[in-house]
Amino acid sequence: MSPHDGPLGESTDGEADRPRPRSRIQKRNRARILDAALDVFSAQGFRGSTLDQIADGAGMSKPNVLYYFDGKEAIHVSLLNALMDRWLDPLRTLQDTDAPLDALMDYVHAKLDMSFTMPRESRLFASEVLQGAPRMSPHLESDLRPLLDEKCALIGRWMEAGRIARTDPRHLVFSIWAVTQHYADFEAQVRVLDDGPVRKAAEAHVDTLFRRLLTP
Amino acid sequence: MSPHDGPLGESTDGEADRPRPRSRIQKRNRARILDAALDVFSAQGFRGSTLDQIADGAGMSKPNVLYYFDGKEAIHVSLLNALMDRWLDPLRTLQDTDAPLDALMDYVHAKLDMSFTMPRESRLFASEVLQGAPRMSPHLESDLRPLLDEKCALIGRWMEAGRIARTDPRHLVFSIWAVTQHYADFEAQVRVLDDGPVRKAAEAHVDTLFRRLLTP
DNA sequence: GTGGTTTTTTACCATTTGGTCAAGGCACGA
DNA sequence: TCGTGCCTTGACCAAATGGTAAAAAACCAC
Repeated sequence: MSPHDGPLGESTDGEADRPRPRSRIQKRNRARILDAALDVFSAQGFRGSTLDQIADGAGMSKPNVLYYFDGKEAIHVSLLNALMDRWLDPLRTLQDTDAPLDALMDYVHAKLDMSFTMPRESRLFASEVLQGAPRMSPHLESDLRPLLDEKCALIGRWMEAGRIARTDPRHLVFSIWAVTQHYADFEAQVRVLDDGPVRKAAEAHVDTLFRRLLTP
Repeated sequence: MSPHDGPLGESTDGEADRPRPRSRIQKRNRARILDAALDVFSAQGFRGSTLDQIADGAGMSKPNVLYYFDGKEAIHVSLLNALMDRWLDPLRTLQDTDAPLDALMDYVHAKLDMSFTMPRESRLFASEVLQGAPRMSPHLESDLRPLLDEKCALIGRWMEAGRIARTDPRHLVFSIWAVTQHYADFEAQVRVLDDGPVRKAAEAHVDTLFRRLLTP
């Protein structure tokens, strides 16, 4: 029986990421496949990627990949599910505090750090959204949307209290995402246009940009 | 003879965009194909797009598409060439002036306007860069890079003269691109997360963001 | 070791895809 | 109106692609 199937051979849940007993080999090979798939999907999008490329990258045969995952789409969905969690984490940790400006700047730096640390994940996300988020709008609706609403309300309260400067909270977050993820998503362009120490310069500039915006 | 071939049936130049005599029909059909291809390529990337989709979108048969263009790649290259011109235009018009802040804010608004007016073009560009800019790094090197260097020098002089606030000129431009193009490239996400009048709010926020950054 | 289970591979299939070809349709100047 | 040459298409092809079947190989508890 293939390890991606449920006990009844058919999972009611779409992907069934619930932990089923997995041998060491299964864990290792699923991880290998997901890592290779992240390379491929983030670089070419879902439709542009092939199982052969993923199998090659994972160092195994195509049928063996399909032994561990239900198909191309299942791999993609699995990646996206895992990604959403880690991706929203920094926003989740944004809490009410006595130093709202510091909290927001921490968020900015955390997002920028992720762009340099996990560029493939950023590009996978960007690729999916760029193509209309066909496999992710449910996630965006059910996970990101309420989280963003909550944090925007919080930011709005900070602004009303005069603790940070006023601007549109929602579009503030959009611009934080845009500027930080740019370094991962447009890395190919940045590399051509900037020979210098990109990360250092980015950190300084991004800090300046949002600090000047938000300082009351 | 097919209209994309040079006089010798083989163009030395890669795509040969030099104007060859084209009939009304040729102009109309090439335009139709390019428009359909823009839809498809911007939504699915190069590898994920098919000639059939383009032919369907253009309302003609696949062999007819190949009568007008040398192949899938030639269509893509043709789109990219046309795009680079229009895309760099706002940056080209950034000139030395007595009111540098206004000039930069004009640039910001021009870029933002393009995102809302030509979202497909923005996504085509993003898609290409996201995938490592395999067909565009020559353009970036030869066209964009020198243009950016020149404009960064100009911005740097404005900063040294104290006419605008100091920050890294190169990364200032990066952040302008990032924030403005975000509304086109991540439109699917923005739509889910913001029910309001996106464009109005974006214009106001982006204006605030960069005005606060640059005001001395 | 042995037997059953898990893992891997070889061979294969149907569909899609980029592209070709030769023939038919059509426009338009003489 | 007639023929020449531009335009269009149906039929086709080879390669790529997602996926399957079944047997071989590796593994592991006993």
